[in-house]
Amino acid sequence: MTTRPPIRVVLADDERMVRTALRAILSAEPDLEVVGEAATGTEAVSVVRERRPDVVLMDVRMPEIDGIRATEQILATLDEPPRVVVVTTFEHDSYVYDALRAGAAGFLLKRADADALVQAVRLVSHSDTLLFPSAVRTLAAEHARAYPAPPPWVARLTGRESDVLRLMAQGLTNAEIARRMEVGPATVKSHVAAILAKTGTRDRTQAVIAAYEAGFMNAR
Amino acid sequence: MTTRPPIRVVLADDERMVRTALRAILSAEPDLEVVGEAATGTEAVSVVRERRPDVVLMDVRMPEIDGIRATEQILATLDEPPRVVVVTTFEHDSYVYDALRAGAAGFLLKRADADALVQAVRLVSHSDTLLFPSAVRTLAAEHARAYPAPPPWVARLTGRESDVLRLMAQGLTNAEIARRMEVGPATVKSHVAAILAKTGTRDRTQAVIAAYEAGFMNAR
DNA sequence: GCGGGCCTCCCCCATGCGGCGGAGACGGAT
DNA sequence: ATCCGTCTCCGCCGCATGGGGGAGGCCCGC
Repeated sequence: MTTRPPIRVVLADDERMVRTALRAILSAEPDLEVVGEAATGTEAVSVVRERRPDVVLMDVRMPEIDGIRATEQILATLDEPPRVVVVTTFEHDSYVYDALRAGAAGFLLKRADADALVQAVRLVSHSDTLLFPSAVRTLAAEHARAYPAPPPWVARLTGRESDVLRLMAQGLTNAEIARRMEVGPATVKSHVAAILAKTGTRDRTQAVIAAYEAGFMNAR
Repeated sequence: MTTRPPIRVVLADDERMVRTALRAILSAEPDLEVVGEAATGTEAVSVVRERRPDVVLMDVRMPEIDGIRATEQILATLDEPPRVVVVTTFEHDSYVYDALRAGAAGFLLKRADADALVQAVRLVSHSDTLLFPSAVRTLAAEHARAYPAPPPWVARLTGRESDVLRLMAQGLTNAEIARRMEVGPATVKSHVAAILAKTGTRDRTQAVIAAYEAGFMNAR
């Protein structure tokens, strides 16, 4: 580990005490340097533009424009934007997702301890690696809900049946499916009957629901 | 930063070269200690059981059982399990999600540089903070897809219509919905007609699809 | 007070749909 | 050679569904 120029950090939080605390924690590290502070979203944007930090610790709730929009603006307007780590109090906030969408490199809870904070800054500063608080577990849980392990019946569907189910789940009638697949309507009915049997459903609506719940429409 | 006992790390990768490289990188850090290596999934489980590391760097592709299953077993069988960081080559692998589901504390790309690796280990070792590679962007993108901005028609549904749509999307027939809502079947038909009109769909199947695509079934 | 949105319920009608039972053709496995 | 799974198609039947009307009661806002 050779010595390097320190990692330049900007703090954006509307509470002075928080900024002071963060500055105290980060300044204790020789390889970190706090080069600016901002108390509002607009101020954050201008400070970052001036000081060109490597990392921004961005609070979500701030006057004027919030941390999410500030992040968007910073990433959109600067050609070599800093890594933005969004900091907030509540892990179940929808802010997590908004922050991700805005292009934040990381997400941190305020209750993270000092070590986690400084190492988070170091981590984002020089890699494309993102870091996340336990809120990611929520994200992962939701993902697991959206992409569950495929139920056994998925594997039992024949090729044609899968095709039919896919078209059913696009809202097509049997006649439309028949035209699309260039087979007779009776054939489609046979496949539909097989699908209902294998999925354990009684009508096409339930079959489509099963397809969605199984993540069948996400696969491929 | 006071001195602490070193972070104990176990490496699990079927390629000796990778293990050697990882060991070289980690051993250069005074606060990290590689206490074991494993070349297969089963070996990883037993080595972890013996050495009780703080952190496991776990490759996905390994003989016998893969890193995901090994992670599951480790987390399920040990009472104070280590943090498991799953390491792989491809960020678009479905392994990301499998790893999350298995309870991995982190996910790292093999192309991460040495510093990222080291700091990742430090980060997971002492906080509930998860760390992630850019693959999380995919996760976030999928989340955005799974939870899109609600289409305009959602707001136009009346309370009763929302109830009916929700039950429709659970696969109930009109008669069942009527019983469930304690109204007459004709009433349900009216609501269904209104729903079809507002959603711009022609039958209940399409309406249910619209509900799913709109994230209607995820809300609340 | 009066209109409009909402919820409730009614009739008639056409049809898409699912259940039932069948059948022929093909291909791979045994 | 035989059997099984798959894909293709047929007829018939009953019913849930959706379209097109309409109607009365309720409450809220103008």
